[in-house]
Amino acid sequence: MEAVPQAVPLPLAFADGVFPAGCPSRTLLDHITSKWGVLILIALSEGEQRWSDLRRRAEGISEKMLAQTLKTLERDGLVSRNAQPVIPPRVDYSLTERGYELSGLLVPLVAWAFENAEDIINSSR
Amino acid sequence: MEAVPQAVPLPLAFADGVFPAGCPSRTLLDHITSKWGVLILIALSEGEQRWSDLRRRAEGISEKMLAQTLKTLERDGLVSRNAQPVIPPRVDYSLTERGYELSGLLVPLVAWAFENAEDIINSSR
DNA sequence: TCACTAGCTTACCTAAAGGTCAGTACCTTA
DNA sequence: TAAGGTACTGACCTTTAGGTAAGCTAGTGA
Repeated sequence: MEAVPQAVPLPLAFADGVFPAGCPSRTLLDHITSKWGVLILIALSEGEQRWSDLRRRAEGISEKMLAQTLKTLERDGLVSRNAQPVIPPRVDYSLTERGYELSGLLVPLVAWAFENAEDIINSSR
Repeated sequence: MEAVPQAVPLPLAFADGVFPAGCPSRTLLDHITSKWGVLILIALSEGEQRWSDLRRRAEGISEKMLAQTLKTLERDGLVSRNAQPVIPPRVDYSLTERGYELSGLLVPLVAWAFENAEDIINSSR
């Protein structure tokens, strides 16, 4: 495991101090990178899905956390909710334009994690 | 806030179920997307830095969390630690090759968050 | 002799994230 | 008549992430 001397250029905005402590980006980043936030965004990057689909796809999520996470992402304007007044209820969730912008950056990251995870986690203990 | 009908193609690997619950990628993702993990990786993407530099750049981090986060990232082979046997001690941290690979994906994400955060967080309450 | 440095570790505690389970509304199917 | 599906909410409890503060090491400068 050798150190490598190159550096990825950083946006000047956070060249010093990464970014300040009370900064809104910290909050947004917390929403996006929360345990279930990532998974929901990734799942939705494939297109509109129902509540029950999301429950299955984000394996292990509780209904409480699904509701909470979706609400946060909706408030942030990343996810849009479409409820149809039918019985039994049917609610579809999808990414907004902004959500797709984000998922375009998130998918490669998660894909990388997926590809490297076994190697990394198993060899690190 | 309109829904948009396009979809980002997902790696087939997690086309179904995003990825399984006990999967190593969940663990790795937790390390990477932890509150301080992201910031440390971003800070190091600019190049080697000392302990005390990192403390300053990741504004608000406690010594305990800095140590813990660095250890995790080191165990995962993303960060390398170079301690010089001098007094007072001097320890440099840098990204490994794998760490740079990752930070190349992480930086655009964080930059996006930085650019959109104010807009999103302020208008969502 | 004392304080001061940098890079930690440890013990203790709090706050927040998250889990479990029960309940609800309304209709359909067995 | 009873059970089941769907999309939730709320109460309550546990687990974990993270904060605070003190201590340690081994030298150097005052």
